[in-house]
Amino acid sequence: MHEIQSRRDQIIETASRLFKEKGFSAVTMRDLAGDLGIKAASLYNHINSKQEILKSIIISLADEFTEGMHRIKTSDINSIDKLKYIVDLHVKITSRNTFGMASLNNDWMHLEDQLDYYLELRENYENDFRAIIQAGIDNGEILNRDVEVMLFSILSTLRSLYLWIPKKEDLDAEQLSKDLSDTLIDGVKVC
Amino acid sequence: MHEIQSRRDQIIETASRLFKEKGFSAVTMRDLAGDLGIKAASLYNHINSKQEILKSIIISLADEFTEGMHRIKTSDINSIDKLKYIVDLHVKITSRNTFGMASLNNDWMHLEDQLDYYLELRENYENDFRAIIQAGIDNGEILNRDVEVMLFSILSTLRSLYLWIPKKEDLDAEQLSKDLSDTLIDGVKVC
DNA sequence: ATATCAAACTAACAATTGTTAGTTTTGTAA
DNA sequence: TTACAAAACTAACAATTGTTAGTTTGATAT
Repeated sequence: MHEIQSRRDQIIETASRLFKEKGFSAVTMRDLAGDLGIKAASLYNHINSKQEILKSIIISLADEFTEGMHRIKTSDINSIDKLKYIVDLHVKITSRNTFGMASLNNDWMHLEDQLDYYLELRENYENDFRAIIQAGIDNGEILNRDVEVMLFSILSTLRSLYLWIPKKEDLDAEQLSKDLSDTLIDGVKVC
Repeated sequence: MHEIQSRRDQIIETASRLFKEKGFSAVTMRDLAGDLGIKAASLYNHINSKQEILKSIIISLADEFTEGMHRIKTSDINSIDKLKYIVDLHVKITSRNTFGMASLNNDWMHLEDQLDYYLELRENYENDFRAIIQAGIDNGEILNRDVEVMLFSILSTLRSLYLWIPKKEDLDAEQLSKDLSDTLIDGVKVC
């Protein structure tokens, strides 16, 4: 059972790869077409603009994260487990689409009409994340230290996953998720 | 006592800021000139090419990191303290030049002649970092877990500092460095 | 065979790109 | 005042950009 991939999806997938390699602005429609073995003008039978490709890549991912965070924050588990599920969410989404995650991280500022929407989702995501950490501090699960530093530290690592996952051949997402949770939650020092 | 800044330095500084906002490829020489209140052609009295600006930004930073790592790895302190000094190195360099760090992280692939040199420095840096962690594991200071995950986790956070430092008004680099070390080394969980 | 339609093509466009050549302005030292 | 040099300017270039219009190809259904 293998999925049929529309030409549009092929274009978006190839674009994601090129955007990761060189960034949105440095990839031309002729580059993209060339990689697909067609002429640049032919792309426009399937997509409306270069912008639209970027939008498709980023917004669908941002929505996935938003949904995932909603599930986690409304679930009835302790704070440390919520952190573990957040790690899991990032590993799963990122390992399925490392190319797209590069655009999400580096080319969001080139969204035009959807920029405000994206920024709103991102802000909400960070607020939810922050609230989970704070709740963990309040109930004694999490160390009473600077919330922003903990948030920043964990989130930076998770947002950089797209750079590291491709380096691991035969990735075991399950294992990576576990190892990562351990390190982020317990640190590195023997105590 | 205030430093005299050459016109060339002003150009590079302004370019760094614009490169951070939109990425190297999306910034035109007319954008850059406009921000400096001059015409694009006038830039060429001070710099030789757009490329050269990027090179100046990235290579000087990469060299700083290389020197810093050399000092740390050859110093006679334990592994955990070496990690703390690495955190310190990143906080110091990044807080002094958050704009430039954006280019280092996101636009290195647009280096042309200096790409190989940059990649070599980066690889050496990661190898030194990895060796420090491994030594810490071997002598019992650091938890015996996946080295790559620990390396990736810490380094991702440090490399993302350029995104977060500007958000903190009246930054206390000393304090941030300490808070960050604590979180990276001890994790977030009460144990 | 014929009609249809998706998806490729060629050719071109107007705008923008980094950069160069040659000229004028501006501030400073003699 | 004159001479000089740094740093701005105008004008233009060749190449490249995203995109459009109109046409041809090739497969499928009638």
